[in-house]
Amino acid sequence: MREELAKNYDPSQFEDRIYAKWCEKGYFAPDSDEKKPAFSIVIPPPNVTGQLHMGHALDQTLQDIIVRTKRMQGYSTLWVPGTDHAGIATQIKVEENLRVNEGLSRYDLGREKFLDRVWDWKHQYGNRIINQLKKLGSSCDWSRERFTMDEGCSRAVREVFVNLYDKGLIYRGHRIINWCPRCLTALSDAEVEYKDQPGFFWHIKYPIKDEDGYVEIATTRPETMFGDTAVAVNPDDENTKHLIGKTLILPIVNREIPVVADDYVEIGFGTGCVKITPAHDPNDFLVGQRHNLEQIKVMNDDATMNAYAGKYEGMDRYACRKALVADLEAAGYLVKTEPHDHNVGTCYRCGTTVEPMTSDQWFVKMKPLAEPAIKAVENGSIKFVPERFSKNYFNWMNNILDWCISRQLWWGHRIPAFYCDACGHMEVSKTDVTVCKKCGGAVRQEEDVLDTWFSSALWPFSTMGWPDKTEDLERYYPTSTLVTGYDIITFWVSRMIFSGLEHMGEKPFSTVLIHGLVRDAQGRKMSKSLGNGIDPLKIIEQYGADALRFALATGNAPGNDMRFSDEKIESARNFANKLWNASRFVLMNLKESDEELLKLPADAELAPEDKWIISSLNKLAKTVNENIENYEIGVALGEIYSFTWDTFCDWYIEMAKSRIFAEGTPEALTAKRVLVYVLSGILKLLHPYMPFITEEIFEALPHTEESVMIARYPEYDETLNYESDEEEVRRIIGCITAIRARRAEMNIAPSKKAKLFVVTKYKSTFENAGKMLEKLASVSELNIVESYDSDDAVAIATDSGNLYIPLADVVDFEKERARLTAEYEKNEGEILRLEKKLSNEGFIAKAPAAVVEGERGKLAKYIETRAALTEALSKLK
RNA sequence: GGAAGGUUAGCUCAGUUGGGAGAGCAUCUGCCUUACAAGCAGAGGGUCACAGGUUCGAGCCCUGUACUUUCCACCA
Repeated sequence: MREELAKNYDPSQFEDRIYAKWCEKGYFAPDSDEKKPAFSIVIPPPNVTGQLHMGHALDQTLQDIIVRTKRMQGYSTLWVPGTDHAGIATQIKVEENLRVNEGLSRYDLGREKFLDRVWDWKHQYGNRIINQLKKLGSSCDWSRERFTMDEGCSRAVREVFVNLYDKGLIYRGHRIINWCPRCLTALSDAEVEYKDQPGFFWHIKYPIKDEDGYVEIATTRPETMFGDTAVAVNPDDENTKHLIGKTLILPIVNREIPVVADDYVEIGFGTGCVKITPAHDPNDFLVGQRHNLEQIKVMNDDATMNAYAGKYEGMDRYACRKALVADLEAAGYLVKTEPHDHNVGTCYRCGTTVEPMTSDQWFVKMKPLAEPAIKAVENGSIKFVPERFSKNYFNWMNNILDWCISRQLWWGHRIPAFYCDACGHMEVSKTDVTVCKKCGGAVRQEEDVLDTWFSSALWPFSTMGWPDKTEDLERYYPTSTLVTGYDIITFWVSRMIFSGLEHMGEKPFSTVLIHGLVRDAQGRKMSKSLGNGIDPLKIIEQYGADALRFALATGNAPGNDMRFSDEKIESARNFANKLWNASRFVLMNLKESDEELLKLPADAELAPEDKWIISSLNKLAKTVNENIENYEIGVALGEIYSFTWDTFCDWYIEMAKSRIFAEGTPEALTAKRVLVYVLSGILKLLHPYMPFITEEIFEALPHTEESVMIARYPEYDETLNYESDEEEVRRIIGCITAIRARRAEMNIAPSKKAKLFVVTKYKSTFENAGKMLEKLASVSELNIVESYDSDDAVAIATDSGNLYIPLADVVDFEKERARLTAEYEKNEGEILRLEKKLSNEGFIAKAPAAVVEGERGKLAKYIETRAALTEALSKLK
């Protein structure tokens, strides 16, 4: 007895069991067969202590679809999983936890003990996200799971750091950087998000030394005044030219500063005079360098004012601003205040307004690294999908500044630089240094750690064992495809590209598949603060992972944002349910042995509808493969969906019923074999998208492969192409649909059967289709006749002939005439249109032959319909 | 300021080299037709934002306009 499927589709009953089976069987590991071509992907590592969100779910789903397809297509497939230590994000969480639970700061614990806590935290939560990825069905090779701070990745980081340092591409310098006063660390340019904020222009008088006059300057940040070391004017500005070389007195501070000429100042904007604060503004910093100005830092690391602010020392920068403006006003230095919206940089992790500050930091010299990375995309060696994102990439890479890589955090890769305080020598080393090479004195290691993205940039090769020459690197590097969101092209994709080229001498991947953001039903970004995030795990619990994957993969073009809604997930679940029930139907009719059912019947035994469905499935395989190749995942899935639901369930199963129910006949066996064949084909094609349900059904069906996961992905096969049978079945479908529509229009209950008389030149088509018409069009008796006197019947004109349904009692002949006439006129319109088109010489001459042929075919059909309509009308009394 | 995207049915979106527009949901009508009411069968509903252009032919290519989203840069 065949095992039956549960009556209701309930994914929670089998998803975990199936995932465990896959793991146990080792299907996720790449095939060791050397002859197979390699296909590899590295996961965008999620934050190690993070939680799965919809963005991950989308990213994972797309990767898994690609990986599973490639695996079934016969590639030796490697998908490397892992997690990112996520420097700031993780440290903030642990610090917060420490503060709330124990009232302690990280400084209370000290570096070593604090790091122990972070590692504890990592061990406690590190598996959570991994388990969540598994819930989605991700077919990663878990035996290769990596972590950006594991031993191997850390070794890669040091290797890279030292290499770059030795080449002069990493340097330590005193530069202006973005400082987050809350996270207490430097940030790279990419980590700053600019946001519009309402603010003010304060116009302030700077008195001129030894003169009565003053210079008016406008600023949005008066509190930086304490760090002013010049005022700049444009040398070509007639209005301010006379000021050059004069000395000004900083109000309140009473410090003297020069007026310098610099064309950074825009003529005509504001007052034409700009206060220069080299230590707190990136542009001013450059002006300062040009004029050898002093850099005066006026704030502490937490953005409170320092001693340079005089009596404002200790105040927060905003409190100081307020007090200072009041004092300036009181002292008569404030000319006016005008509202002004401006863009302020904020920390991408905590949202605090960043403070530009000068600081000693480590940088990567970007220009030499960016050059080959730009070329790799320009010359097509690396391809973005969709292509338009390469512009995004170029924009960033062409204007790139040096990358600030040091962070004043504790959680991360500590920079391998060692200082000797005794002699001032510094050494950068792959291995720990304890004694100074020069003087033999004790050394101390750099306190700073590296930007998280420094290690992420090495991910495609660090996870494969670099700097060792490993078999994995040999076989799977460069990786094939990288799948990620457009929001981290700058953070991650660009840095992997230049890192791969620099350290491996080869690009890290060939294709970058970019996807959009998952938004809520109103189109808003999902965020914690809005509380509109949808938890993928709850969705899985309620609807199943397959439904979630379907909802994320369907109806969406690459690179576009998508909305996630209840309707979408419900419709996905309904599709799963449909497939489930169709499979149940097939299974409950299979009494024969697997061996018997697995044979595909010979051509001679196949009915036209069998050939039609086999042929259609064959064509489906073609379009699915083509679309996957082009990363048109939504299109591919849409094709499978409509084939499964519309073609297979709504047509083929219904067509096959009359034969299936004739238990024991050869026709019944043929129909069942075709059902098994086509359903298996659907399961294979659909498996990458909905792995669980397809596996569950596949196991219940007669099957040869151990799992659908390792079955061969269906491909187009020319020998399964049955054009003439397809044409025949299409005609019958057209007639059934036309009959149904006419009956529905006239409100005839499906239970009321009626005779059907057909006048047609396609006699054999109809002879083959008697049973189908009976079952699907409520036909009680099919008569193929030479002619029919329609005075008591509904006439239906089709391009396959005239159909007559004798229903004298319900027919309103006036209405019938009107309807047929309207139909005739519509048909004439089509004929006219096509005739005009086909008599257009330009069209005949220039359009492709196939298109012209197609139009001729259409015209022929309309002409056949015209004949049928004329006939029907003439017979109508 | 620069760049990219979007504008297609009531809503959310597809539409793959240019050959008279599709889906899901919603709406209306009729059905428990022995897999499925999470279903079946019908139906209605679109000047493809607007204006030009190229072409035998434009939702698709070009130019411009409007509205909208996003990214980058940024003038103190």
